[in-house]
This record gives sequence, structure tokens and C-alpha cells, in this order.
Amino acid sequence: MGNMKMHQLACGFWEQEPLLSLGCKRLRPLAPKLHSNSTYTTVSSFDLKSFIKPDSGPRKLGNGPSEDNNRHSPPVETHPGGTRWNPTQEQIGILEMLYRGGMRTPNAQQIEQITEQLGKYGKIEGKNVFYWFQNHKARERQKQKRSSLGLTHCPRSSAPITPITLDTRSM
Amino acid sequence: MGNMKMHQLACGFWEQEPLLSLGCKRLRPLAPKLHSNSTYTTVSSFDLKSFIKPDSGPRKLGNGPSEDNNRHSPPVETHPGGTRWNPTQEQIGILEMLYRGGMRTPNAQQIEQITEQLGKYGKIEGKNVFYWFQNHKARERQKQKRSSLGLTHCPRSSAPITPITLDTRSM
DNA sequence: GCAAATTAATGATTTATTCAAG
DNA sequence: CTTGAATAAATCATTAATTTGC
Repeated sequence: MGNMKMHQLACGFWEQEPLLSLGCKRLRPLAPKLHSNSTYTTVSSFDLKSFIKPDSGPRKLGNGPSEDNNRHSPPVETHPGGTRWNPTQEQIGILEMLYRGGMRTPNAQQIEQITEQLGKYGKIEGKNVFYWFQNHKARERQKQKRSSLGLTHCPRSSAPITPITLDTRSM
Repeated sequence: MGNMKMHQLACGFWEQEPLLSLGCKRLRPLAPKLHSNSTYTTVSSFDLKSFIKPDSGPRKLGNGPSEDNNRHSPPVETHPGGTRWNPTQEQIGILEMLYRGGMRTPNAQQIEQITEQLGKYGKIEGKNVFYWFQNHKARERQKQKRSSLGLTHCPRSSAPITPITLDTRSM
């Protein structure tokens, strides 16, 4: 058959990265095109519905072709019965992802949702999430400061990411 | 100039043909070689390893008018492990969390991070994440529009009854 | 109870529109 | 005015969910 089919992807937005490096040439804010659609929901409402659990819920009845669909990460978790939170890699990864996405100080509802999600990969409480953001923010700042001492780093914010419009009123 | 019909923006980034044997035919040249080479740091930072997906389906795209759309493809062609992304609930959960958090069109960097995370729960590629956001955004918008069109704020002024029409079938 | 047929949901592609730069 | 980049809308195609007949 045919072979072919070049799936060319539309939009290589990947390339837009280099632009962000202090060139600041092209900055495309992508203004909301007012298309007369009044129903423009601003992401202000958080609702994060129920996430399902990883293990206790095969999403499909038939075991089906369980190829590598569900390769779960090491369940090593065994939370050390210790006192303080011991984050797993998954948890850290997700938190960093959120941080890089622009989240700095999640509000209660966000924290609740994040906690719920992360709870699937290890024991965690809301305060852990809160503290993590507090600490991470502070330490990133420290790092920046220290690095700016050594090398004259470009003053512009080093976060090359587009702000994810995280509309947090309670910022 | 050629035909402007093919104006698709293919940034064949996913394909990454250059390194491999080129099977691509249409693939818009794209390669704009912006500035010879020096400042051409494009995408180097992204490691697109699994972006190349061998084709395995007679996709006839285009508006092939001459032929009927064969809904049911013939099948003997079981492609071993290569069809479309089938997200797990964990993946969906995280994606929705990000969406609710305000993320609309993540950058390459963000997509990379997300993909990396989500890859722990199942096979996934960057483009899947990209598509998910595109589709989700579009369909949420559709839903909203449709819902606002359909029932225009049902006037319940004269209905003293309790709306117990709990029909949660829409999930 | 199972399996083919049908329908609904949604991932993947293509096309058209928009904005900015030359 | 033209061209290029990015995205949203529209469309195609495949998977899952549901129905139907045995």
C-alpha cells in the first residue's frame, strides 16, 4: 500500500523557541481575536474534576491489548513512614512542569486539585504543595541571584516560556 | 510562484526527514534557512526522537471526491503497535489539570516537559500533547457555543418545581 | 454472554484566517 | 502587495462505547 502519507504537522511552533532568547523580535502575544463570540471563558474557574486513579481502575473492561499502554512507574513509594513528605519523581516532575508553566502561588482550589492528582503517586498533603511552591520559588530566585553575580546574565527574565495565562486573582 | 493552494505550514518538524531517508514527497521545503547557519539554532534543543512514525495506513486525505469514504478499512493490516495515541486516564487528568490551570498552547519547552511526564504513564509523543490542547480547546469552545445557542437560559420563572433532573449521562 | 454492527468520542490532518514583517 | 508564521476551524479517520442478533 501505499506508504506515503507524509504527515506533515501543521505548525512548527517548536521553532519559536530561539526567538525568545533575548532577541525579543517577534513576540507574538496572540491577542484574543474577538470573533464576536462572547462566550470567551476566562480560565478563572478551577474545577479540575475527578481524576481517576492509576491502578485501581482499568479504564476499559476488556483487558484488551495491554501492550505498553500502562507502564507504570516504579511504585516505590513506600513512603517512609517518616515525618516529612518525600516526593517521588513523578510528583516533582509534575510540580516542576506546573512551575515552568507559570504557576507560582496556587490558590486553595488549585492546591486541592494538584494534591489530589499527586496523591496518586505518593502520599502528599496540600501543605506540601504549598510549601513546595514557596520553597521552589525562593530557591530559584537564589540561584538566579547567585548566577548573576558570577556572570553577567542577561537581565531579562530567563523564563523563556510564554506565560500561560494563569489567571490567579489571589496572586 | 507556484500554486498558493499548498499553503500549509508544514513545518515538518515531526518528520525530521533530513536525517533519515526521505520518503517525503510533499513536505514543503520549509527549510527556510533563515540565516545560513550561524543563528540558526532552531529546535536543536528539542530532542525529537520518536517523532518519526512510520506510516501504516492508506490515508487518502484530501477531499477525494471520486471515492467514497470507506469507513471501515480493511484490516488485515494490523500495525504492530502503531496507531494513534490512546491516552490513559492519568494522562488525561494531568492534561486537564494544565488546561484548567490556563494553559492553552504550550511551547515547545512546555510540551517537552509535559511529554516527558506523561510518558511515564503510557506511550506518548510531543505532537499528541500539542494536538490534545488544540482539540480540547476547540471542542470546549464548541460545547460552550452550542450550549449557549441551544437553551437560552431556560425561563424557570414560572416553574416552581425542583429541578431534580439528575441526568448525568453527559459525562 | 459473546460478537458483529452501529454510534459516539476524539486523535490527527488539512484548510482558511489572521497578524506581522519585508 | 506579498510572504511567512502561527492558529483556529473544519474535516478525516480510528478507537471506544453501545446496541443488536444470536
